[in-house]
Amino acid sequence: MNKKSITSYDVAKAAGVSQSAVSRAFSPGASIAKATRDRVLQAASDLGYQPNAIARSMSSARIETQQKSGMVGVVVTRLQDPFFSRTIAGLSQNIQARGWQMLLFTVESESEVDAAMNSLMQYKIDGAIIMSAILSDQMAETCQLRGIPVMLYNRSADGLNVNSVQIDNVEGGRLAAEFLLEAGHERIAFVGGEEDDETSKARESGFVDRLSEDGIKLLFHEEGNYTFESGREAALRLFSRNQRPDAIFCASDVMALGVLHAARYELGLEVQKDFSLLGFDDIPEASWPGHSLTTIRQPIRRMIVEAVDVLVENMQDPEMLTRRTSFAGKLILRGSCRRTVL
Amino acid sequence: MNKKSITSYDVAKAAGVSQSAVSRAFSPGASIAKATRDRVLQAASDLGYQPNAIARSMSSARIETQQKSGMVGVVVTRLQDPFFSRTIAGLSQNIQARGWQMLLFTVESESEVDAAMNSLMQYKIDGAIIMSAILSDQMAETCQLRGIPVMLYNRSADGLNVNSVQIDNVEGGRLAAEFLLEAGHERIAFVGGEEDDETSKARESGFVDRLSEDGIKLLFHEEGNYTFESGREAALRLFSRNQRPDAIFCASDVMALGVLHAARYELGLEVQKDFSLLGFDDIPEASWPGHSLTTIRQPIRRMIVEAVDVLVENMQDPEMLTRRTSFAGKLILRGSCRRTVL
DNA sequence: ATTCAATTTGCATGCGCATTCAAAACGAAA
DNA sequence: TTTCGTTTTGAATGCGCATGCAAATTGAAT
Repeated sequence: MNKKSITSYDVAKAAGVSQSAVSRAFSPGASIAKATRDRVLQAASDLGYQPNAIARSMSSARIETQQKSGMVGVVVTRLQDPFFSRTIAGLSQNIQARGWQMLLFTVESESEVDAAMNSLMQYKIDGAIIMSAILSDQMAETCQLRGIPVMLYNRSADGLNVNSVQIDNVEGGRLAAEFLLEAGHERIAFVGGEEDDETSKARESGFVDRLSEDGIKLLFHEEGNYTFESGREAALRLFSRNQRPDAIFCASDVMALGVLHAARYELGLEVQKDFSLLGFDDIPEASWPGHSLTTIRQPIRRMIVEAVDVLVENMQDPEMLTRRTSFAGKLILRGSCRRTVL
Repeated sequence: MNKKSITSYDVAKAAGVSQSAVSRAFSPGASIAKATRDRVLQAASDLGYQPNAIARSMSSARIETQQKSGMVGVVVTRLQDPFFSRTIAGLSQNIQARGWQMLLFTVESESEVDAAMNSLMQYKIDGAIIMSAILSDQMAETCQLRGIPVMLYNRSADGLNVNSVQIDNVEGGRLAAEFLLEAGHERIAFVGGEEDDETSKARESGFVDRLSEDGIKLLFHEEGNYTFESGREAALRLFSRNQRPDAIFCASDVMALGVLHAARYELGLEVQKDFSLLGFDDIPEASWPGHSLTTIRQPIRRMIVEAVDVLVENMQDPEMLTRRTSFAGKLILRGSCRRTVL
């Protein structure tokens, strides 16, 4: 079985040049005569030669080369979540467009992030993007020592020296509260993520703060896990109590849709009339006609571009200062909320 | 700036052994005394050493080693689609569990698959999974020559020598037709993918064949592109004609939900009563209370496991015979269809 | 204590490429 | 034609690791 791969030596022989020449032909900006390069490229194409990226990053390991492994590690949780799958799709496209490949690692929980980074680092990734999670101080230090730029997406780490791109969750929460207050709501519930979820906590804190400024206290707090089912169950619990909320703010659209479906189709409630519903993210499903979910939109496209831009810049300039970008959420008005005081 | 990475030589020195010993300590099954291994591992952990996967696959390039690059290339389109993001999430977990990493490449259209494979092959991937697309004969040949096992997911290639895992789309279409016929439908429409989409064509052919066996001719054929929006638009077109369908079969759940939302919330129709709606895939959204979409379920978990199992087997045994697995779809009865003849 | 097989170890080498350095080829000016 | 600066070229080297091979060590059996 002939599975020997074609090396630069094979091409060199075919083109009647040295191996160095072949290497140069494939290195933009290298010192090589046009005629030689053409001859090499022709031979390469005849033989079906492709430079071996592994060997390439191997030899460039010693010097400060532009491209090293050519891979960016991405650590992600909850890939099934529309918000994340959209983000991954966007990141992937942007990373590829910039000439890198994406080495993807999915983890079940935040505690696995460090292990994931260790795995990825064995591949000498040039940089890493971590979604909705943080790394340990120790891991951050390791990355810095190894010169691997890190980008936190949907999270930030105050103490640590790592880049981050995220939405201002506290302000987003405030925005939500503001809107519900203006519409005159008073019996307000919040459906968040698990107890230790930073994102959820931030959204809730902004939300609750703003409410309390108007003297309103949160009526109920329900805990979910960012799935539709958990939103659905939260709704069932919420509406089974004596006192019913007249507005519900959910830490994510998926959970809000869970609430919506439960309320409308299982409890026979009328969204907007019986209670206002507010989500967070603005996933595509939120705008489906039957959902028409009012929500706080994350400027996901811009966030993705920013994340990749900054990471690429940092990969090219290791000395770059840590960059933390915070985007503002925007209220997207749809049918799930009443707009004026009754 | 000290960004020199720790090599096996550093560990060797620290542990007072040779570099070979360090290498052996990290190679399961290598000939090394337990005492030595422990000493090496201790030193390694002290120094924060991790073997360099790149160099590793570099040196093992020459021999028939078990693990080569340790990476599996995955080419995917339409990552935003719930069906695909779920699949990617599952694949990722399974691949990692088997000790491989996933190098992800997203493409916009099927024509980019060959280029994607070329990119991935530069990284000397040990195997590849291609979702919902096929590769050219030439590329298949190249892979075979290079000894890179390929797994087609959601597609198969009769002429080519590549593994595949997919659902029996023709049979799925028949199943759909069967069900609608039993319920006594006669004015039946089909909403598919783009004209040259193989998956859609297969589902439609099975569907139309079964209909014609009962002397029913397809009333309308609408073309979509597997997005919610395209389903929605198809519905608007379908119901704007004089003759209205009494049943609609969509080539994917996402499109079916587009039809559902348009019909119910924009046209004021009552699903099930005014027409039956049938999807394909059984994505989570199909079972949401407000959707209750009857659909043909793909056994996605089993398909994923099978795909990874076969690929891994093939990576370990390059001589393995080409394996093509076809799963049967299952009708999942929900509220969007009437069940008996009126 | 001696022998011999089994186990463990280190040395040396190569994986495929990029790059350094010195030699060669070229080109323009004299 | 000669000279000198410029460009192009090839030989040699190392990136970090795994492994073949031979030397060294161990341990069991005599």
